[in-house]
Amino acid sequence: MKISSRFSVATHILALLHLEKKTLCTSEWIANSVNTNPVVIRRILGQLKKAEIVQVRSGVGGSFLMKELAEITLLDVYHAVEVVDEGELFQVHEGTSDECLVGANICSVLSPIVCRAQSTMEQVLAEITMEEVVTDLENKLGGCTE
Amino acid sequence: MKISSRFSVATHILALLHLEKKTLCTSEWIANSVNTNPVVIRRILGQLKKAEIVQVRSGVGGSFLMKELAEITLLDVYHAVEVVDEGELFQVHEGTSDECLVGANICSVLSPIVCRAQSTMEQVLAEITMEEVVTDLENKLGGCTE
DNA sequence: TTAGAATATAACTATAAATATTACAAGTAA
DNA sequence: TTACTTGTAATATTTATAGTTATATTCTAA
Repeated sequence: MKISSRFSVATHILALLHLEKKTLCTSEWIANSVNTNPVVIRRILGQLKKAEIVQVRSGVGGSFLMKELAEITLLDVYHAVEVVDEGELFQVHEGTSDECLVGANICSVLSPIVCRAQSTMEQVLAEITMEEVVTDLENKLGGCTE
Repeated sequence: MKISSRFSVATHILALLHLEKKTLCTSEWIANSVNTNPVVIRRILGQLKKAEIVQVRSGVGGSFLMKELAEITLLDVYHAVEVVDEGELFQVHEGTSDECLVGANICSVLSPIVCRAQSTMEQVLAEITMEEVVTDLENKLGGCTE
């Protein structure tokens, strides 16, 4: 089980939009950097637009950040692309026997535990902004924007 | 995207094995409480056996805990049933363009971040033992083992 | 030692999600 | 109008999960 790469692709896109302001960032151009199909990029851009993180210009093309990097947390991105539903990182089996102490109550005992595990993980993402991601990228050597 | 219910089913099984020591816990009997197929239970029991958490008696049938509840953390169970691979909760897209600062480095920037998020989540599971789960179950009203 | 019951495991099916792709309508500016 | 783009539906492929059937093996008690 893995969380969809939509999340990492979305951060990739946002970093590009910031670093390539001089370029017309069309879905095809972004797709080339990400190495996927332009439609995949357009779908993710659609979700980022819905979350009011980017603006997409139809007709002419190109996408643009609507917020400062420091105002976009990785949790915002994660929520925007809907890779994991609220309180649903863990699937807890249902339909258990209610004639049994364990079957009747296991769900209500486990649910708060796994929700806490999920929230704790998401809190890590909430504490990192796109600004840090881009700074990390810039600290790497080489690349096309040297 | 959800983490497989193998994890919650495994905790269900372990709680049953502890609370139903007087019963011969066959895969069919357990499957009835969980509300699934006996083969599904046997597959999970096989993983718990491999992790040396339970002992399964072939021929006669029945399974038994090999450790005290307090010695079994939820992280042990989670690892036993292999619901998420080490450092692979998040899928980070690969094959990106290495002619671009972002494409060339996004993976190495994001990987440590998502690994940290995963580890933090798993740490929550590491701090809860099956003893707490069973205590919570016993604190619920009703059931077949009153 | 054999019959009965259980486990171990392979094989198959069904379902769902992710990803890639094609196709086409609609928007926009030169 | 033309050329290019976005938005989105439809389809195909892959992968994981979960359920099921079937069969070989294991063990005990009669």
